Formats: sequence, structure tokens, C-alpha cells
Amino acid sequence: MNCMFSSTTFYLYSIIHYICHMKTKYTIKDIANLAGVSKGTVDRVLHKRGKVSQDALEKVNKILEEIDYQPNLMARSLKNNKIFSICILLPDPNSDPYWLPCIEGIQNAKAEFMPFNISLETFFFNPESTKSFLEINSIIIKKSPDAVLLVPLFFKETLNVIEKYNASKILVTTFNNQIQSKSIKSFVGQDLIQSGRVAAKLLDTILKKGDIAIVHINEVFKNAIHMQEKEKGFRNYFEEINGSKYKIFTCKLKHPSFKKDLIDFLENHPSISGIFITTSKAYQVAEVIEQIDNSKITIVGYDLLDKNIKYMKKGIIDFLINQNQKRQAYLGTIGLIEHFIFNKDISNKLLLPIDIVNTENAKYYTA
Amino acid sequence: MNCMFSSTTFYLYSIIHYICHMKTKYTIKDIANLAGVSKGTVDRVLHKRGKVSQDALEKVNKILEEIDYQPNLMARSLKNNKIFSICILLPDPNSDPYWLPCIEGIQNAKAEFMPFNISLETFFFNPESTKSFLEINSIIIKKSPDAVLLVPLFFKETLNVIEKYNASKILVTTFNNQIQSKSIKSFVGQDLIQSGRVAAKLLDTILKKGDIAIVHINEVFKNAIHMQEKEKGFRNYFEEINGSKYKIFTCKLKHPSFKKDLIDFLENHPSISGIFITTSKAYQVAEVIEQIDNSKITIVGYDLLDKNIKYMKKGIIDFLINQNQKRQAYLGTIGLIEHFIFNKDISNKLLLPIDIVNTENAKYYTA
DNA sequence: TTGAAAGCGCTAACAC
DNA sequence: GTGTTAGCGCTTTCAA
Repeated sequence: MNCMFSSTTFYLYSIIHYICHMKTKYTIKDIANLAGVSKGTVDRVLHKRGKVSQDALEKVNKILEEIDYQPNLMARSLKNNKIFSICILLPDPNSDPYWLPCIEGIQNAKAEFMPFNISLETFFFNPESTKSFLEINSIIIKKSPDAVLLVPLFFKETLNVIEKYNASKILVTTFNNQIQSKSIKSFVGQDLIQSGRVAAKLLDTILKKGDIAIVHINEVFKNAIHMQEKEKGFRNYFEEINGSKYKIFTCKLKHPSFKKDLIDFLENHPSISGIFITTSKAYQVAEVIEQIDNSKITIVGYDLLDKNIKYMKKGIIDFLINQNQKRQAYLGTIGLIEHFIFNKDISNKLLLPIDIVNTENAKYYTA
Repeated sequence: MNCMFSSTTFYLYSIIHYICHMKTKYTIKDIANLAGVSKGTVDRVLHKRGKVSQDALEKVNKILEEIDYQPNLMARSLKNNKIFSICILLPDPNSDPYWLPCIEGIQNAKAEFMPFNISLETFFFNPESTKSFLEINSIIIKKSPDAVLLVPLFFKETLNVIEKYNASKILVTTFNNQIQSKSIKSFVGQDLIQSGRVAAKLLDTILKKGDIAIVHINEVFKNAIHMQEKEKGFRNYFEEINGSKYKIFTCKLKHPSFKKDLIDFLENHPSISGIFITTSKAYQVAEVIEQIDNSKITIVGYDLLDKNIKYMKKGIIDFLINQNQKRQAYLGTIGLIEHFIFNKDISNKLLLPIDIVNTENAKYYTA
């Protein structure tokens, strides 16, 4: 009973409203005194470590119910000064620059919790190689960290490695790609269907006439589900509007015939006035549009890659939707850190805002 | 030398890159041993509390230079278990619903740091009364908190009260409204000029023809500077485009002749195809437009008030710019808390993203 | 000027 | 079963 927690709200300007919570903060010693037992016994009850008589158990629990005991986390983690270790696994940013901002997000998390005993190790795998994914995962398992935060790009392989982590009692959380599994304790990412709807609304607001193309750029198979969900949300938006005035075409492109196929598609569909690109490669479409077309086609794409921003500044890309990888990685990391240090619950699913970006607000999302 | 901080980056998928920092974490005891003095002496050096011989000072400093000592904040705050108290002062949400989300932001901050010894008290003042502002501030000063976070709506009065806080050694930080004063240790808010530019870019993207009106709704004088800065950024954007095709009119409205004046203005300017409203009262313009006009006028306004969202869903307001009061209040609060608990620096100026909101992504910013 | 020691709240090993 | 105790790292008081 030696410290207090107070919470008050004041309100004044003719009348004065005064609301005040005074909450006493109890320590284990207080509880021991109140229950007439020793600190050790209280601790055994709190941690369900057994070896407590029925009588003592009831006395302590009675007090605990009455007082809303909040353990002092500072003291707890001072005592248990174990080094928690977290391994983070994501696709190699050298293979796809989309992942680059994640590094910064992880570093920010690390910097923020620098004074605490946290060991963070970051690993990259080749996004085009399930083998590299499996290899790195077995390296991580050998290090037996307390938790792993990973991007589950490959469905089957992920379920496979998760079982191994589970067997080793290693906590698994994910970001960017959502995979259903009760063994995954947390997912941080975006609602892709909803992000398709955001893109649809943008084009619906801008376009006065013409038709729309959904462009999928087929890089590696990892994105297949992503692209499908975005298309689903996009079409869904227009289906809900009775009597939508646009025809919507889907256009699947892949290298190396990308450029030729896109040009052919546009020539065959001269009514196209808006394009929605479902990957972060909008700049590749913009390059082509810039060369062939003077008439204005509105383009909505994803992600603040340098090349995308360049074409947005040129006026060829109109909007970019920010998938916020950096913040995904940051929140995934601090979620684990705060769980270990402060005993916080890990939120099962955290859906980040779907940011609409134009030339004028871009700097706030890239910084 | 009894615990470690490690930081590693792995990279593998044909070659293995392995980068590993192993940083030993030192305690005061370690330093004392290394320097051949006692813990007490090390502490005196660390805190510059004097009473240390030249010889001892040099020995300790030499070690400190070599090892990059990071004090254990858990232990420190366990020892100094003082209750830090923070008072928060903002305009009454009953007078202007704009401020309502701030309450939630403050409560989130409170919930997040519940286990620590922080006392938070929230006060409201009448945004139309400098007197109430001064009265509440003198109540707060009497409570002598460790810090105050306030919305400095009134320039002169704010400078006045800040001096008093300074004299009482109470830390002052601000949010939402920026006032230049070296006595203000932190500001959390948005760049209003840039937010005007964001609005301009939106209208520039959407409008195909016609002219633009900037509408100021004159509620109370508090907003005068806000509105001016937004207009400045807005016009600035179009001035930078050589040969902008729009004429831009400024329209100042105030109640009770608001509706009539707006209708008159639109009748006198039939070319208007886009409206930028510089306050959170876009819904008032939308109400009028809905009644008088079938032709499409594009509207960009501010803030996710229920009424604004309602008109956005009706298709009358096209975009809302989110000033993110909730996050401003949240970040302002946790900035202070982390300063007190973890000794973190308070960032002098924190500019939040200027979020572009349409019907499809609104829920992420209001939740 | 310096070192020794107590104690913040919690945990866990160790006697009884 | 239960209470006592040492100790996590830091601060601060008190003797020396």
C-alpha cells in the first residue's frame, strides 16, 4: 500500500466537473500481510506453483479478488533478467525491394527497446526458393529462440516448419501474409480484399468515363493469392453499385513479353481509362504508358518504391496504396518484445490502415 | 559482464552471409571493478554529483568511454519508484466534437502504461473562452504535476501560462496547435501548409474542368491561423504548376447567414466544380450542396466526424483529410510517459502523416 | 572523498 | 506446506 495510481478527468468553465479515480497499488508484501501469510506463499499462489494449503490458497485468493493486484513489471523483469531472443525471417530485399523498409522497421523496434535484454536476429530467404526458406528455418530452430516472426510466403512449407517450432515450444508470429493456423499466435498485415475496394473507390471517384483494367504482373507465384484477393475486393466494390458504368477487364502479364502484351491489350481495349495494378510493380506499367500514350489513363498501384514514386511525381501514376511493410515489421517485432518484457498479450490479428498516397503526402509514409 | 545484448543479421540461399554483433552489457558493479573503485563512486561520476577525486574521476571516465555503458532502466525506475503525474488540457469535446477522439487516444496511452506509476489527469476548457483556459491552467499549476500536455489554442494566453509552468519547473508539451516558444519542449501535430497541398493535389487529380472554391467556415477565432495555412498550401500547389487551368476563389462563410451566402456564392460562380473546406465542418457545405445541386461538385474536407462520414458515404463529400487528433493526443501522452519512465528524449517536433480518407479506408482511422 | 549497506518489488532456492 | 532469504541493478544514505 505504498504507492498509488490515480486517474482523473477535470472539466470546467462555469460549472466544474470533477471525476477522480484513486487506485492504490499493492505489492506482494501488502498481500502477504493482508492474508496473514508470507510473500513466498503469495508468490506460489500467483504463479500456481502448488505446495500451498487449501486454507492459505483461499485466504490469498480472497485478497487478490478484492484488490486487483498489478505486479510491478520493472521488479519482475529485473529479477528474471533473462535475454529474450527473437528471430525474424523475411524475403531478401535484394530479390524484391518491397521488403527493404522492413529492415528499418525492425531496427526502429530494436532501438526503442535497446535498454532491455532483447536479442534480435534477422534472416533473409530467397522469395523464389522454398528450399532456402526451409534451410533458414532449420538454422533458426537450432538456435532455439524464444520466438520467431516470419513472412509465411509459402503455404505448405510454412505449415511444415510451424509444427517444428511448436514442438520446440518456440512462439510463432507472422506478418504481411496471412495463413490460417492455430499455431500462429499473431498476424500483422492488411485486409487485401478491402485494399482492392479502396483502389476501386479511387478510380470510381476519378474516372468520368471509359473502362477499367485490372493488371496482374506475374513475377513469382508467391503473389498469386495477394493478387486474387485484391481483384476480388475491387470487383466487389463495383458489383455493389447497381448500374456501374464501367466494364472491368483482367489483364495478366508476365515477363519477358510484358511490354508487348500490355501494348497489345491497350490497343485491343481503347476504351480503358483506368488501370489498377495489383502488385508493387506499377512503375513497369507506367514506363510503357509513358512511351505509348498521350491521352490520360488513371493509374492506381501499390507501394512506395522509389520507381513508383518517380512515376507518381511525373503524373503518370495517380495514387499508390501503401501496404506499410515497415510498420508491419515494426509492430510484429514490438508485439513480441512487449510480450516478453511486459507480459502483454499478443494481438491475434492486427490489420493496418490502408493508406492512400499521392505526391503530397508520400514523404510521411516513406520517412 | 553478466548479460549480453546481441544483434545479428543472417542471409542465406546459396551463399551464407553472417553478420553478428555481440555487445556485452555492463553493470555499475562491472565498471566499479574495472576502475578499481566502488559502485558509489561510479554512480557519483555518472550523475555528476561531485565529491569524487580527480584520480577516481579519470579512471571511471576512461572505462566509460571504452564500454558504452547502458544503465538498466528497470532497476533505475524500480529504485526511484516515484509516481509521475501528467496533466492534459484540451478543448471540451462537448463544444466541438473534433476533440472527442483525443480522449480515446489518452485512454489508450494510459492503458498501455497502466503497470507503471503514472498519474494522468485530463482537463477541458471552453474553446470559446480564454478565461476558462486561464482558470484551468491555474488549477493545474496548483497541482504541480511533473508535466503538462496542452492544446495551445490561444496564442497570448498560452505564452502567459507557459511562463508560469516554467517558473514552477513543470515540463510543457503541446499538440494540435503549434506555437513557437523555447519553453515548449515538444509539439505533436500536422504540417497544415502541406495538408493544403494534399487537398490541392486531390482536386487536381479529380477535376477535369471548372474552377475551385476554398471555403472557410468561421466558427470561433481559434481556427483563423489553421485556415490560413491550409489555404496557403493549397494555393501554393497550383501556383507551382505553370499554367494551372483552374481559377481559385476564396469564400468566407459564417453563421447564421451561412446557407444563404453559400448558395449566393455558388450562383455567382457557376463554374465551380471543386470545393475545399478548411475546417472539419464540410458536412455543413454538403448539406447545402445536397439540396440545391444535382450536378457533381467534388468536395474535399477535413476530419472523420460522423456527419462528414455520412456525407462521404452518400457520395457528396469525396475525400476527407484526417488530422488524426487521436494519435496526436496518444503520442503526446506516451512521449511524456516514456520520458519519465525510460528516460527517453522527447522529440521536439513530431509531424504526423496527412491521411487521405475515402469511404473504403475510413474505418481504419476511426477505429 | 570514499565504500558499505539498505532497499525498491519480485522470484526461487533453501531451510524448517 | 511454509517462511526466510539472497539477489537482480541502481540510488542514496550513512559512516568512516
